[in-house]
Amino acid sequence: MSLENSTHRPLRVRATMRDVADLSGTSLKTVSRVINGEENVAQDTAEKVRQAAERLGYRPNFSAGSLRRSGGKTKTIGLLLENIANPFSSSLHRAIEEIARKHEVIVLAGSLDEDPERERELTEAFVSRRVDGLIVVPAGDDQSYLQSEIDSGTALVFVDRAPTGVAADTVVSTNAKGAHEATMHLIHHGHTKIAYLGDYATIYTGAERLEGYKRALKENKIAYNPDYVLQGYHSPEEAEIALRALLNRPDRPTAIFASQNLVTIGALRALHHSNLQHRVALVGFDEIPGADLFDPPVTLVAQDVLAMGEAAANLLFSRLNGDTSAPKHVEIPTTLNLRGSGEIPAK
Amino acid sequence: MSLENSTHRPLRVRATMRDVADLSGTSLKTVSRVINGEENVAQDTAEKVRQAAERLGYRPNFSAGSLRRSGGKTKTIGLLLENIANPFSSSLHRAIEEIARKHEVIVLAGSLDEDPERERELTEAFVSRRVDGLIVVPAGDDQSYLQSEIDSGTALVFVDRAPTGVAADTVVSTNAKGAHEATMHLIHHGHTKIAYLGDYATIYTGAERLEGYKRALKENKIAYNPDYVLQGYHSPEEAEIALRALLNRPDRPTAIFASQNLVTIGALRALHHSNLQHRVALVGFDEIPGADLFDPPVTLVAQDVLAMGEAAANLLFSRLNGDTSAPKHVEIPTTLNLRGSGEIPAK
DNA sequence: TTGAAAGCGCTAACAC
DNA sequence: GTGTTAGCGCTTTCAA
Repeated sequence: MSLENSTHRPLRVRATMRDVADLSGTSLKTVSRVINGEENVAQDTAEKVRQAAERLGYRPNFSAGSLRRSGGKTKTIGLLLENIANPFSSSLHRAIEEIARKHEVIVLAGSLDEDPERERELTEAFVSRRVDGLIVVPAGDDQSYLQSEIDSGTALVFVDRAPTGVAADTVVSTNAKGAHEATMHLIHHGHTKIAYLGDYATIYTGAERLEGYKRALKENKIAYNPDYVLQGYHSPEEAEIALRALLNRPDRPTAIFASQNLVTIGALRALHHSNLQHRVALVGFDEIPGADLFDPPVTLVAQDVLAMGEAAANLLFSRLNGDTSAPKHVEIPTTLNLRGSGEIPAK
Repeated sequence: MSLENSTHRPLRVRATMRDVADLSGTSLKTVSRVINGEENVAQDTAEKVRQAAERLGYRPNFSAGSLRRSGGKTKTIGLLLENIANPFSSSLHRAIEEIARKHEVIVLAGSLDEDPERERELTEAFVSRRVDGLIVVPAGDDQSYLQSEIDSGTALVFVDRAPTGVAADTVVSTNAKGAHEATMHLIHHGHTKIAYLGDYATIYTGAERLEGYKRALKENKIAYNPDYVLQGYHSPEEAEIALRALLNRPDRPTAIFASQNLVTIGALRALHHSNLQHRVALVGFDEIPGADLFDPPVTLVAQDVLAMGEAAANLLFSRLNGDTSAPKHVEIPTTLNLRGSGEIPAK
């Protein structure tokens, strides 16, 4: 255990293959062969090289190799998420990481926070590092700028939200269907005054889910009431405030469909604040860890995040392996998990 | 909107500075100057270069530049987490990302899953890409292999868990203190039969928290009962099964200290299953999103994950900016958030 | 203000 | 089996 030089001052500059070659009395190319486990190196030559590498603390510079290597792969992909800290994003990240790992590929990740400019900046930062591919949850409403990256050979897959202005593999949940099912569920429990609580209206998933909600109302001849449709809330706090106001009105809704995980949390807080959590029904979209332990347990439309991440990553890697077929659009089914909050009857 | 070539077949290989120089009728070096925004380039020359770059869809290869650039920074750091999908890890990740972003640095991240071998593999993968620095939540019990990376100039900061066998900047929570406070809190509510439910016993944070728990018992002359100390559970499911068994015993505890977020979820499920959630007290370590909405609301020791991530990242960047002072050890205070589950009295 | 030449650390191609 | 040479895309150095 050597703790002497712990001051972060480089003792020496990193050793290169040249250094290893000199120390082992071989050539650069021989070192390269040993490091890369190629055939046709004598046992003892290889051993000498390995010892020299060990002594110098040699670490191959993979990036330098990528420059010349045929194919030029960096074995690195980039992942653009809405917000790394959101459970949906981080679960997606994890699922993608698992597949990447099987391919010995590592993952760059970043948060976009619904900012189209950030989307372009991060894309550029990743492309500058020559990622082999990009998996994107788009923030802006125009991804046409990515066409030139596809043309240049960077694989591209969209996940969670369909892109605009570019055709590429896309993996999404059955958003409209899931929202339709959730709304139908509330209707079947006697509700007609059903509020919709959503994130920014411009987000793909929000629009799809609102569509499903509207269709369910229509199919049941329930008039669409714009006063019950609250959109533009990106945090639990914002959603809570908005819903509190609605709950204070005399014609308050008897049920709520919350179209996203953070918004669901906010909605639950608003209900608790007014002590209505056992009287107003709620179904949310997207799972929340421990939802079975809430008061009341929360009925949610679960997305199969694992399947989404795996599908996106597998599509990306099949492109990287040469698949040039037409862009694929994959829909991953959602599941309605009944737990209590969604089964509260009207009146 | 051009969707013609959407088949992921590279139309052309990526343009290089050489290509831009040829198209614009200038030299490589002039293009380099324009791309990097250097002085001393004639207005119209710069304009010609920019147009050529645009037409070719030129993207600088930052990695190639790093090879020759003095300092050789890749503006990339690596982050080794326990599990990217765990809310603690992803919040830490997010906090670090924010600081990195200010420095125009991007983040590679990976999950270790408590696997020491994975720790070394990922470190190697990141070092091979020549990250400027590494922020590590160590999984194994020996980080001495990282000394050579420090020596070679890679900045290194540990977070959440102190390393073994190497001295480097470290940021941790006040684990023992927080656990002590939690246990004291239960004792003050009349409990003497307090169970400890923990993750793998070998994990740094677990050991620290168990220490705090034990100290509180000792200070209050409560005999330490090994039957009440359940360790080795890494998922809610495992923790739930273990606690269920304990709750079925005649001498079951009247209070539980759960030392980690997933374990807390498992403990809550066990309590709910036996319908004891309002009779057995529980305090958990680490926040859980929506804990205020649980039944009952869950009293938790909150870690200041944002502060931890910021401190770790700031330490890393100050090293990258040349700070060679002795390794720093930072402790971030925890807060006990009283919400209900921890205030259930004994009997 | 511009450019030619060298070289970063590595792999490819081709000798021997 | 092993080594030499060129060159990946870029920055540095130095000259014009």
